Amino acid sequence: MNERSSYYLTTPIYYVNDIPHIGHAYTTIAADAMCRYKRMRGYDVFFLTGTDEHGQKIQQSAAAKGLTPRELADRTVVNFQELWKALDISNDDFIRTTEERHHRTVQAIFKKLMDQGDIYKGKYEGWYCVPCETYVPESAMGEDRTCPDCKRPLQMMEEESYFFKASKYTGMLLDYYRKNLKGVMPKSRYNEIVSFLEGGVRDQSISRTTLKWGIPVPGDDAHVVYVWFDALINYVTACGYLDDRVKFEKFWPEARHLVGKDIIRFHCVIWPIMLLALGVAPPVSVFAHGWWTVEGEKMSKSRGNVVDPFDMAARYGTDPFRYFLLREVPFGLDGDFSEAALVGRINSDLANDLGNLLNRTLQMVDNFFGGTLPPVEKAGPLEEEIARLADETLAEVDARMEDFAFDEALKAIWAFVSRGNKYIDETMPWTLAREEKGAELGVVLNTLYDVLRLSAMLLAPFMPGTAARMWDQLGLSGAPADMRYEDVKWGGREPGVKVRKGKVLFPRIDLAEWRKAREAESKAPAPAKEQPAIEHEPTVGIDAFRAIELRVAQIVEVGEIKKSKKLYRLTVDLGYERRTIVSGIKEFFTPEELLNKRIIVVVNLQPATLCGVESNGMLLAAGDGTHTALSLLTPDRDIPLGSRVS
RNA sequence: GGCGGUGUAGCUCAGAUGGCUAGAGCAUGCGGUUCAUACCCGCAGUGUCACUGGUUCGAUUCCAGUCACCGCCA
Repeated sequence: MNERSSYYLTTPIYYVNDIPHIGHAYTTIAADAMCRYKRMRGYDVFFLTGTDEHGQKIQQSAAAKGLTPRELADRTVVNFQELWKALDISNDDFIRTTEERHHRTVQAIFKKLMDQGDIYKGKYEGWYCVPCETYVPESAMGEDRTCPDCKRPLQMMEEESYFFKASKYTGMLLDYYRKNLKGVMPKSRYNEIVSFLEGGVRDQSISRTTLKWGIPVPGDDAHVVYVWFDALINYVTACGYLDDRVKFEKFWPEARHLVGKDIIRFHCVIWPIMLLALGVAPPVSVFAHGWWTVEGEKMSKSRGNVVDPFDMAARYGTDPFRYFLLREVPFGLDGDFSEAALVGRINSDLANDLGNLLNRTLQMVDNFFGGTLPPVEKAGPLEEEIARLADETLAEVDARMEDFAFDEALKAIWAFVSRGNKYIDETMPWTLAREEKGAELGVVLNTLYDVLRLSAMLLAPFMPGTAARMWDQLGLSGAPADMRYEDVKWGGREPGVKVRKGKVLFPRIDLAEWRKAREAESKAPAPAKEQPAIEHEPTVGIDAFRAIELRVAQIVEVGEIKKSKKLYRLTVDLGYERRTIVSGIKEFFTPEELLNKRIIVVVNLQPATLCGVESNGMLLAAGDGTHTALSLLTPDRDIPLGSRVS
């Protein structure tokens, strides 16, 4: 038993071009809490996070700013590194995909797979957005085969590409998952992945010739390794796959990945298949957590409701923010973030229950014993019950953490804290003091002291700063984070310790004032919303415009298309004929609103089939491109159907 | 269209291989207490456990169907 168990946990590597938001913070805070917990349980922990720095978007933003991609990455990587500092993240390594160690690893892996025949050269075909320089899969396309980002029409393109024989390993991976029920967590995601695998996996295109910013394919400089293939490998790079086999052998068999639910396909299908091909075991678990909405709405840049984790930590404190994210919602489910809910948690859980328990206990040690904890007297049945609860709480937290159920672990800790508050009511120490029952009073305060000491230790993974402050006020030496569970068991308190009551742990937030402040804030002139630069299309001649035949039509029938949330099947009357057009405006209009509307239709558009319905033309509408508003173009006075627009 | 999931107190959710008065937190009302951050403790609740049928001595829990919402796939 000399050898300590190891534990390896990763966050995704974040795209360095993104502005850090609550989602990034969530994954990383969860990973941090888990790793801190495991360290306190005596594990040798390797905790990895980092940034994904290659790819099209970086190359473009860099060009737009007149920087090299590397310069851009060097500047923006700091956003994440600073955030992790602000959020008390204890990662052991921070990997950047632009690092030399990573390049070597990716190339070595590419070469190995190539040599063993799992990578072959072929042709990649797909719908391509020229301005964005990316392929768009069918599933992500807008209607009429347009780019989801820029809304412009896509083109069928073909290029030479290297392919990874993912299909070959599908069955092997399926077998692996059938034997490893926790290979994907939670269970609902596991089922999804298994049923996806049962449908088979296609060989994956893993190189691009259309961009330069990436890792060159060994022996073929015309190609760059596709970002996903590159990015996933970070997990083994940092673990010493190429450079440190001892480290790799030690940590890789205990690897677990935390990911958002949007990227499980890569992590639970492609990545394990890559590993199987390399003869390496897939990770023990990939846990897909949920997403946060904000005040009930989807978070998005265009809504302007992106939660800034720096701001939240600065305003409400790092620990309350961490606590809220982990406590509010089960880790696998979606949750809603609101400042009101955060304030509620701060007041009821942190201030009233925990902070106040520490405060009132230390106050009593001061009042009744001049700040020095009296020697322990024999405990009664009530104290034994609490000691039992302490043991049960440790066991419960342990079990819950095993399943990444941070919320349940915290609930268990709070049940213990609440027991402390109730115990004060049951024993009424102030009465004991008045009646000069010093021995009994000593027992009570020692018991409370131990509840707090244990709570501090249990909370250390979740709220490291708070735990340290509690430790300090309790007059203990060292730091709770350095403690091992075995060291801090019930009853192990040092006798005669001198407490140091300090500042209140969490001041209550006055709701009336808080609301007033928020109102004032929202009334204050909103910071001028960054106006996105309008991008213009290239100038066209009048002939090009005239080539588009626009006519007035009337909607005479609005049909649902069962498969689609976005599309209506419209029958429009052009006066001289009726035709069917399929239009993606369902999110914005009810059928009643549309019926009999006079609109403008492009009549000479090439027919297209959408969701199985042929569309002959399209209607004109103005929108801001963000799915929040749309307005139909309509003639402003009566004019015969079929009139030409020019 | 296929597969899977969910529908329980005002809100967020837990729960039982079917059986004693269906639970927790928050919010609400009342009472207690004063060591404490107007905090803590106790009590009180309200629920056709989505709908309809079936199995059973008995179903909210099992089965079938319906409706609503969600996820993945096509």
